[in-house]
Amino acid sequence: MQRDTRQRRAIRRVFMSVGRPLAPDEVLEHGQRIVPSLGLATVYRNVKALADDGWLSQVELPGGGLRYELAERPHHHHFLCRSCDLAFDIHRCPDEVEELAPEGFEVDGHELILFGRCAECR
Amino acid sequence: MQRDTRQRRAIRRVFMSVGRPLAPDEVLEHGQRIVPSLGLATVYRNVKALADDGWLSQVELPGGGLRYELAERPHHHHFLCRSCDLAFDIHRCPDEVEELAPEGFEVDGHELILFGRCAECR
DNA sequence: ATATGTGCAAACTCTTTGCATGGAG
DNA sequence: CTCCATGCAAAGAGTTTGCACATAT
Repeated sequence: MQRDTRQRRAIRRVFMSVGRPLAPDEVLEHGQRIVPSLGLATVYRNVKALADDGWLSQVELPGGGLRYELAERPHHHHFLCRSCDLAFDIHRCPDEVEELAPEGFEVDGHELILFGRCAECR
Repeated sequence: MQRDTRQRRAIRRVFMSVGRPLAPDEVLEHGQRIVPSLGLATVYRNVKALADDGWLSQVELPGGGLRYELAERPHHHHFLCRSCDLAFDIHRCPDEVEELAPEGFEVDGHELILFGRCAECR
């Protein structure tokens, strides 16, 4: 990741303006409003590169592939709408979850996902 | 789901003997030890049918497709090993997690996943 | 001027489906 | 004897990769 291209700027702008985790096809859709020629392979390459750089972080939600979100944000979790499949942030976290693991298991992270219907889809 | 075939019995036996969520390829691998001719398409069709029947439940963990586990079991969560990608059960659950959702969101379920290394992989 | 980044298309992986055959009832 | 279930192979969906061209530096 060395050059500052139109495509990469567009992808960054998309993440900065949308406050939730995005799947590659969502990034493509929003990004093409800025750079219409943007291709899906470029999106995949850039989200991966931005994640390697620590600018994005991977969000491992159920239901297919990885999503990505800005990395700097404070610890939080996600709500996944069963109807529109969009992911939303939840800003509180139950404490001490990582202590639930069995003996001998080494925990280095956790994800809490609530499922249901978002305010739009109800 | 009407007939009791060798293949279906083998798949049931696999789930009854392995106490953790299984992905289709794991079911195939274990099932072929019982019925060597077992095919992957048959596994996919049967886990879906068994889930529709309520005998299996879907486990929506990150990292690819659905996994399945016996449905009857009490509420629990999962530990996903970053090294071997196996899923293990966690038998405790933090209370009141579903109250963390934003206003206006309707929650109908939750999943808590701990990430790390299992006892084998440490 | 140079070499990284892009866009396209092909390759891959995972899952589903169509179809002829096998086997449970 | 029927029809549902199986196995194979082909078709889809999502993601990655190879290559020639474009472009940031």
